[in-house]
Amino acid sequence: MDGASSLKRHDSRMIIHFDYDCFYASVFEAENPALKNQPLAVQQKQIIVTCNYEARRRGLYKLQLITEAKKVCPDVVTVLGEDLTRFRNASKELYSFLRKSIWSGQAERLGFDEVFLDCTDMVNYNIDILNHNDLPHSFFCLDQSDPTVGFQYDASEPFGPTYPPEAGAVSDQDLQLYRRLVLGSHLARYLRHELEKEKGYTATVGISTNKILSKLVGNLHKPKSQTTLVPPYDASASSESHVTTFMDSHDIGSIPGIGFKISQKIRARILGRQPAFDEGLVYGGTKEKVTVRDVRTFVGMGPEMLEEILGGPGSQRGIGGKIWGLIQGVDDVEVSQAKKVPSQISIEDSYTRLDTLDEVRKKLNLLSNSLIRRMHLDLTEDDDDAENAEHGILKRRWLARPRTLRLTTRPRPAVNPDGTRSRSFNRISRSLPMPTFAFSLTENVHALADRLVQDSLIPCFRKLHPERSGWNLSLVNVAVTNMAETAADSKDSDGRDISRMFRRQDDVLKEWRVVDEDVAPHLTDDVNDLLEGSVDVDVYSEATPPTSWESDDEVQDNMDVCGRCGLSVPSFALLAHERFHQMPD
DNA sequence: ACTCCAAAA
DNA sequence: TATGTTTTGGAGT
Repeated sequence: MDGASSLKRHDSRMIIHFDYDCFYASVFEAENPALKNQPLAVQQKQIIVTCNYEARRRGLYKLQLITEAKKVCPDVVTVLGEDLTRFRNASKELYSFLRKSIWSGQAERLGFDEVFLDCTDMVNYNIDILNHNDLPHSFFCLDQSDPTVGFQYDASEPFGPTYPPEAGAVSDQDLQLYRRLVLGSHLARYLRHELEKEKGYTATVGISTNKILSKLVGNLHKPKSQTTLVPPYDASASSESHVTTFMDSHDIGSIPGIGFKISQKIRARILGRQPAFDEGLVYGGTKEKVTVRDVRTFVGMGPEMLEEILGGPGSQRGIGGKIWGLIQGVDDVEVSQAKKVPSQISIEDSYTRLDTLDEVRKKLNLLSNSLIRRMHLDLTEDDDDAENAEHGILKRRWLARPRTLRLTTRPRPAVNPDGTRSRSFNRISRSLPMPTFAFSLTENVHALADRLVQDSLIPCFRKLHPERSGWNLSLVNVAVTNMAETAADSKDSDGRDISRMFRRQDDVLKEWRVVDEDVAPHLTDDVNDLLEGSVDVDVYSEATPPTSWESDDEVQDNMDVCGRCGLSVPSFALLAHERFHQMPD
């Protein structure tokens, strides 16, 4: 199979990409509207991570050094943005607003300020109810169970700018896709306006049929605007594909999924030499610029050649074919379903000098405190179960518990023989099973953090840096990963809440408990707790290997995994668990 | 499971 | 990777 024939377009989806305008700056402006009229820059350490459009008008830009920014624009208002809490909170709020505005649940966050929405179902539904005799007075229905909920729109043309700007006649071949994109563009307009009206944030939006195209096309008109990539998406005898012309115009390194390493390898092949330093387009101009078109039309280019350029140990399998698709706007990756818990939480800070164990301990303490707070924020929810909400006290319950704790550092590289300091960004890490005491919801956070540092992180640090001195760290990161969802939150494929049903079948299980006391008496109380939704003992977590620094845990063994639902259950309860599966609703 | 790397914001 | 912080996903072991 050759390259061209292995590429097939799938343009039946409707993907809308949201990018909130200068997000960090907008969060501060939302808190303090007086800032809107002034050039505003958000600072982390020595750089500006974002600035508002007033600041951009005066020559400031992202990732600019503070010193330079002050020179260019002395009256810039600078705010510190190293604590990400407010950004994370705003991001979550906007995200859930968008997610609940669509039907599919396919809403994927990328960083704090971008969201992909799969609106295929909404658009298809509204295509079907179109009155083709009066397209300019159409009604976009937003609720299948209530035909009065929605907005009026003109379905005869797209809303807002398109790529290319001047649309030619639409061929019969392209008519279906065109109409769906028209509807997508009006839905995008509606969602943007709702976001601004309800939440006060503006966004820039792209509308197309997959993630890469909607994301890239959105960049054409910013801020507070949107762009729709209109057909033809396929080349034909009469016209070239708009997708190809659009993708061709990009620098190879500006394609999402093609980062620094991959773009440098590709540039080297196209130029026939090592490309000069980094991006080439900021300073260099035309000399180092390698466009998608340069790559696509290079003699012999195809998935095989890309595989040869990019393949090898450490690289993704099938990388050639993947990149070959990307540069032509082919991307069949689904917009992922909303996730209830993150797969990792990490906290880090960078330092100019960190070379004593005492200082390290202090920093680890700060990091651990925020880490535990983050775990509570993101991994627990209110336990509104009637059986637990005694005396009006709202308890929290773990949605998921991380099984792994990881410590990462970035050692400052030693000075070279010639005295130069070679900059390194290499990190090293060690991980270890998460100690279970960290899941206590009753103990005070400071105490937990102290214990985490003392019992886990310091021993781990010694493994990472066995030398008692000589090191100097430029960064420390503490992370929890490997989330195990707790039973309380797990839903089976039918959406039934397993733990709730467990509780309902309490009486069925009672007889088993009596029998079981002979087998595993020390487990009984924990199982009772489990059945009542208690939060403090983790009967469901997988067995962790015993380690020297972690002693006090006896509830880990004798577990089995149910072949039906994958849940871990105590071995003695497996039969009862299987019986539960057979019970009628 | 553990460690590192690449990429993204 | 000019610069910062956090998250995801993949590969090799």
